[in-house]
Amino acid sequence: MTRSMQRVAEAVASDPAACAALTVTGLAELTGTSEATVVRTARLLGYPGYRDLRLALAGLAAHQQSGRAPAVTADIAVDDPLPDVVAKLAYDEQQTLADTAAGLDMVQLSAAVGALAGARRTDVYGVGASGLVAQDLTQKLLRIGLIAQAHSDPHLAVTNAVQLRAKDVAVAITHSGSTGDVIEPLRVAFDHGATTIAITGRPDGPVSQYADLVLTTSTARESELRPAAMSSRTSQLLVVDCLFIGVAQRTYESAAPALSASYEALAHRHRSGGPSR
Amino acid sequence: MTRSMQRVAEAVASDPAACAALTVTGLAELTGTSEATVVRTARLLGYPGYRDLRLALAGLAAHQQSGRAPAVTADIAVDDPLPDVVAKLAYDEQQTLADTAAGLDMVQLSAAVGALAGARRTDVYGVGASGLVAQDLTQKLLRIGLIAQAHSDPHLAVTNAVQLRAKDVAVAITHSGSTGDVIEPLRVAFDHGATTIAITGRPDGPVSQYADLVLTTSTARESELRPAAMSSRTSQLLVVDCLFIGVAQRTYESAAPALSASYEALAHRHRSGGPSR
DNA sequence: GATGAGGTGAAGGAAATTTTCGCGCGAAGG
DNA sequence: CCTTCGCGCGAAAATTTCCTTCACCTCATC
Repeated sequence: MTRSMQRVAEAVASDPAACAALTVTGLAELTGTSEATVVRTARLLGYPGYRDLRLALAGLAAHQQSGRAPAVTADIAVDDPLPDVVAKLAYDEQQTLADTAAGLDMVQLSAAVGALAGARRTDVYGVGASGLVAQDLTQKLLRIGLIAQAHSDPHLAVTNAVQLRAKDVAVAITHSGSTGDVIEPLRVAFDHGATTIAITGRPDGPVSQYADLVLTTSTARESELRPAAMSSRTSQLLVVDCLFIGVAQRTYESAAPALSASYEALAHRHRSGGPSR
Repeated sequence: MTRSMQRVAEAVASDPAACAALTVTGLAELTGTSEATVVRTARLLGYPGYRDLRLALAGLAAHQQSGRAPAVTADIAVDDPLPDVVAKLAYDEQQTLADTAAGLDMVQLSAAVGALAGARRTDVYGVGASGLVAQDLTQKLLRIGLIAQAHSDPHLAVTNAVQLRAKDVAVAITHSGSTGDVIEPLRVAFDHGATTIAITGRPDGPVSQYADLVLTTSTARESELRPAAMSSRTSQLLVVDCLFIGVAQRTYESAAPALSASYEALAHRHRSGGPSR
């Protein structure tokens, strides 16, 4: 890519919306080049001509705008009106989901699914906010007929971890990657030959030391009003959901009946007075 | 708007993407009209000319497409490869978040925030998957120095609900809106004069009967492999987050120190060996 | 310093868009 | 029933925008 072309490409990249409003001549003037160069650049970018680049730009601009609009300012302030808070939160969590999905290592995930699907039993460790995620994973696994248990009590967790052996799986969930109460039972499980999985936002943290498989969650920025627990939870839950679906797929034969069985069992707990289901 | 113009407008409305790819002449031919009519229609729609309408159309198309693209097929199938599962899940949850944010009644939310911020104590009821959300809300409220408790045991919940009175708040979380185990304690709380809040996907369900305030979560479609619990949880958590931030804002004076205090207290639970924080 | 291989822009040609203008259809009035 | 008028409509001209060609200029290489 030549110098003039770079200038054009730069202008296009830096402000697609503005460029979409410009004609070839306009963009050429803006970048101090000629119309020919603009067209050449468009070609280089993979479009048949400037017209199409312009259309694509309009689309891109619409995208960005839609993405930005709710995040007027990225951070939530103390004096934000409630509608803004809702919009920002929703946007942030969406972003977190996208980041997490993009950053997930499919190989590790696949291996983790395989381990869980074939496990004799599974222990899940998590304390604090991650404890809820641990429970969520456990609930899900139980629903498809697997044997799983969540531990938030570090002592009991270690006591149980001692029982694990090969073919068993231990999962540690910690955002910081350095929560001692979670690392300890994972270490014990690791030492006893179980397959160990870490779900953490810091794949380079101490927890990974004892993890055969590491699933990375997104480490979105936090702010005073928005502690890390919030976005890490969203991210962790997505990973858990992925694990669950993956395992359910692999064990479909047994998972499907188990799912409907648990569903049936709950039906009578819902008052008949309400709208069906 | 004249007949020919209607035809053009219709074509544009029914398939923006296709029209964006068309030239004036093309669109005129497609709609069986003339170029002049197309331009006139564009003017009528508020654009200076067809060129600008087309750009707008491209933007619109990009929007729509972005909504669709990742959802290659909306449902997760048993034989979906893992990367697809991840993408679909992330997309679905993002969609759920957007729906929830869009559907939240700000008046109700604002009132709920006010009630929570001024509550003497808060009880939260939830069983099953919603139980985790209830715990999440409780954890958050506790972190900013409020008195809150989650109940998943229906008997204990009712026993506790009896203690509630005016100025107290009871929150029921149920996706179906008809979970007896959650409705019952809410009813008791309601009868004792507490402010009752329901977080449910069925605002017309029985639970709303005893709720002063109803916060509606999104009721995304579920599928065999993706039980309702999954998307309802995402939605519920967003509502909880909104409540939390709202309350934290209103009680900022006391919430801020409480937040940092709880943070400090946890610091030593993280091994120093890892990367900081 | 000569030579050649691109990068670059000016100008002309093609295609798009916009405007103009007149035709024809239907409604209202004689 | 006929005339007249208004107006929607489209063909074609006018204009703008976009694309192509070609000649010039720059810079690296020998």
